[in-house]
Amino acid sequence: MKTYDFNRIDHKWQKHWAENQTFKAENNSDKPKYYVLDMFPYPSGAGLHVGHPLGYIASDIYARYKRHQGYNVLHPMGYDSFGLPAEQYAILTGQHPAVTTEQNIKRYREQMDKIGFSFDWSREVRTSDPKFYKWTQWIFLQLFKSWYNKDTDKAEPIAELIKIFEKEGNSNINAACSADTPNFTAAEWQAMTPQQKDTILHKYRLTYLAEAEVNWCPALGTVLANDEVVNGVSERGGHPVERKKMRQWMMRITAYAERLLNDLDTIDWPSSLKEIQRNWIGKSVGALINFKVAGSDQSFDVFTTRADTLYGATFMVMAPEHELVDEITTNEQREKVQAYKAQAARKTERERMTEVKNKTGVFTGAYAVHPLTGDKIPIWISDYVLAGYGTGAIMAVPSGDQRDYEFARQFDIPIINIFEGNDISEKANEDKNAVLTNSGFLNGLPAKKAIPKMIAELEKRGAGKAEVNYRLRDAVFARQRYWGEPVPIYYKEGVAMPIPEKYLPLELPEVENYLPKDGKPPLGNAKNWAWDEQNETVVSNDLIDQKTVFPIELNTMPGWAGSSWYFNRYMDPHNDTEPFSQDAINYWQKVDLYLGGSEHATGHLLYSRFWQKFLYDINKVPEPEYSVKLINQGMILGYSAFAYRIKGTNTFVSLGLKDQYETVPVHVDVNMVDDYDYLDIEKFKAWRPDLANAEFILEDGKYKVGREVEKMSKSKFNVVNPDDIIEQYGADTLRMYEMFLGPIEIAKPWNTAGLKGVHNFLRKFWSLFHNNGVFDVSLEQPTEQELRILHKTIKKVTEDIENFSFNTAVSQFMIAVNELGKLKTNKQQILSPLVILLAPFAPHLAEELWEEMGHDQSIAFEPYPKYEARYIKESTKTYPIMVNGKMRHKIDLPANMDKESIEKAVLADEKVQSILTDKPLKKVIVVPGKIVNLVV
RNA sequence: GCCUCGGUGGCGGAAUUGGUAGACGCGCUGGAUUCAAAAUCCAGUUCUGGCAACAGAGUGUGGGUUCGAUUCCCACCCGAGGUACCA
Repeated sequence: MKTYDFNRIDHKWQKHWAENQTFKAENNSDKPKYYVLDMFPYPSGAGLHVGHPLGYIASDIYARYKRHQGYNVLHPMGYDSFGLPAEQYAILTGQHPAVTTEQNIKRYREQMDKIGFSFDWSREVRTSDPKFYKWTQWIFLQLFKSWYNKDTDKAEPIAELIKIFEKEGNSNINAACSADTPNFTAAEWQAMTPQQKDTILHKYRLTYLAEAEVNWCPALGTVLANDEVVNGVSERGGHPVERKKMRQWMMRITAYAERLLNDLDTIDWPSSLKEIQRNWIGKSVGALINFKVAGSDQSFDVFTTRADTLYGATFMVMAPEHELVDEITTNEQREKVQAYKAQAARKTERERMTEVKNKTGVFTGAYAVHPLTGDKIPIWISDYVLAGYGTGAIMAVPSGDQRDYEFARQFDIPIINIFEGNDISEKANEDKNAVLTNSGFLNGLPAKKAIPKMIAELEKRGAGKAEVNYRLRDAVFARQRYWGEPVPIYYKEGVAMPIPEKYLPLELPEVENYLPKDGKPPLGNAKNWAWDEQNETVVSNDLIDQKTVFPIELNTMPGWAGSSWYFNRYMDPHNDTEPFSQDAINYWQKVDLYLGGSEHATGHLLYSRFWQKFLYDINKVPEPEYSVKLINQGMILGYSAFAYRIKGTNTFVSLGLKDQYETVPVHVDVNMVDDYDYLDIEKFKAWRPDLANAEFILEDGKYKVGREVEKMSKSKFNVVNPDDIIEQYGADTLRMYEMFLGPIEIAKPWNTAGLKGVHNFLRKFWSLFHNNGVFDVSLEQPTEQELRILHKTIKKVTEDIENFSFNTAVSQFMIAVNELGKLKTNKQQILSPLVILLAPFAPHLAEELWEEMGHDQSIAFEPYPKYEARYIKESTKTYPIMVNGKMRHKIDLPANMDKESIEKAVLADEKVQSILTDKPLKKVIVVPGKIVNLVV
């Protein structure tokens, strides 16, 4: 063998690791544990592109590094294998989603294996595997059987709640429950029918059925969560989305809002990501104020963060959907109000958003009574007040709120100025430091002092109280889809009943057609989808008799169900009697390092925290947060290429000349463009039939393409396949290059230009061990200089790994190889620790060299080398001599010199004296070990 | 609008608590090797002036603190992400 034969080395060691199960983790060990987790992928049909493995490579380096450091490392991988694309493909082709999913997983696995990850594949999980979703369903049922007790601040069994209802009704219960929960006594509870009781219980359950306004996507035939809707269209496919009321399964995540918010302070996540979650939870502290309707015994609450501005309230506004609107509207105004309500209902969210500038609204004819002054205040309706936030009604203070100000101006409603020295002719004053006036007992106070005083006054009068509001909404937990976890519920006389836990998993039935039918979800097509209560089994729909056999829920769970707890399953993936054993969870505890994209900030990363807290409440997991350290990897973007077609022709004009014509940019496959942006015209012509006769206007005899950075995607023809890079340069080059590209957290375009540099490094590294292609490592004693290089590299690389600064770690390796290359070092005492150091980054090459050095064990568990401080300290130090902060000169001095000696030595220097001849010296600043600054 | 993060050569990107700005790689220039090319090796490469020594400028813009600022403070400009009539 004459050269660094990366293809042979890659195959050899990948096979070796698989056959020897090198990376299998045990659930007990004398070593300390470390859990490195990646966000598992959805296996799409397109396969992996170079962007996907970025995070996997980084986490793999860290996992391997921790193994060298003597940890028992858990580094698993699996698949989030339920999802929409497989189902849509099934609708088009009739191919069962399980089949395509299996194929895609196979391809993903092949691609991942080629990169040489140290995953423990014996722990692989798939969310679509019945053995896995058995426990997703189980958790669903635990949530269904629980309610949230605000007094103990945790989830508790619903059976206990029922006992309380039977004894004393619900007046003493402090629960996180639905807003429309009625009050009842024990007697009233006992008198209720099973259906009535069921309805009440759903207002307390943590998964519950409710009539809710949802995002309905007609094109997809399903509801979508808020975070699956982007700019009014569906995230997948970009179809229009409308608001619709439907009876839905919901998750009471709002019960955990406060804990989800507070515990952000306990976890080491990127600040931007925490900020996104804080905003999403959207806590606002304020007050609830009760207004009576004049001439009626009705009243309603408003939520405000500025209770201090109550004296400035000159009108009230309700959302058009507010339940009291019809009741309070006077006969004279009824027609106008009805028309406005109808108009508002027709408007889409998007239209509402675009009409922000002009406030619209209608007077109801009714008046509210000011709780302090007793004044009559007109009640209006307007769509700038949202039904879904707060109480759906506000007190409008035009002098203190810009939106109220605009509304008042629009409809000529009086404005009372309540701030000292304030000009209300132009806009409202939203400054919290403004001092109140015209506000009775609050005059002379700023908001900070006035708010608590006002709340105290309202409480005294029974007209209000302090209140905390959250923007966070309960999550819709049902999709009208086939390819998802079945909801383990059947309906007995209209009451939702859990399928007994011992029967789980409730397996997804076969259907002939994956499309919704007659307004029913796809599971409505299943022939065997009824629950036989007596025999405790699923039977044919034909047997439904409403006495012992009942219909099963047709909705399936949303995509985020399985991913909300999968990280715990890896700890004990084959357990058939519980989701994971207490032994396993007590050993692994939680994820030590989690790597994934920030796009999941308001989805997976919030829901999974919620489920973890619930599992913590029911004593299933020992930690309220499952991942204390999280790193976001940035996306690798595509570097799209464009050719410019002259409008209406089949002629393409080169980039530099395109402005002389009217052109349309056309995406060109990046694989037809070289590193200098020149297009391979022959390949381009052969690309598609319609291009075979294309003409070209060239510059300098070549066709130059335009470039733009975009998301990597098939449709933009900018996808780079990792397999191709591996084929050409080897897995280790791909791994190191992806790390070298830049910090892992930031988004960066893929650019093959730098690949060569990394590849050269690996070849040079290989060359240190070989002479004319023959292995040649000497046992000679290393020199001081060689030891210096080694120990400096150990120190820097180790620090870089600990800081997840993998790009600079790669640089350190390059420096070391250049320096050692110049010295022609081939000494074992230097190279041996260096190979271990490199092993996390380039494991294939490291294993090969390790074996060549005569070891018969894998390098993966070799103790990580330690640096010795004595080789790092320099005996002399080059001091930069600054004059007024600017570098002018350098002087070599012994490293351990004290301040006075340094000053003396510097001032004695000839060059320094020549600099100082024309300027008088004012002051000398000496920082030992660093710098000398002369002030003149 | 609000919140968060960022802005450094031709490019990707380095710079402990304020202390030699531009590490490392790409690209480019010159040289060695070669019949030639590829590959490899060596040297140079922030900008301006100069053969050079060297001098001046320089981390988005403008100020400030400091002996000294990419780093700290203030104001502004630009970009990315999040969010939006949230009371």
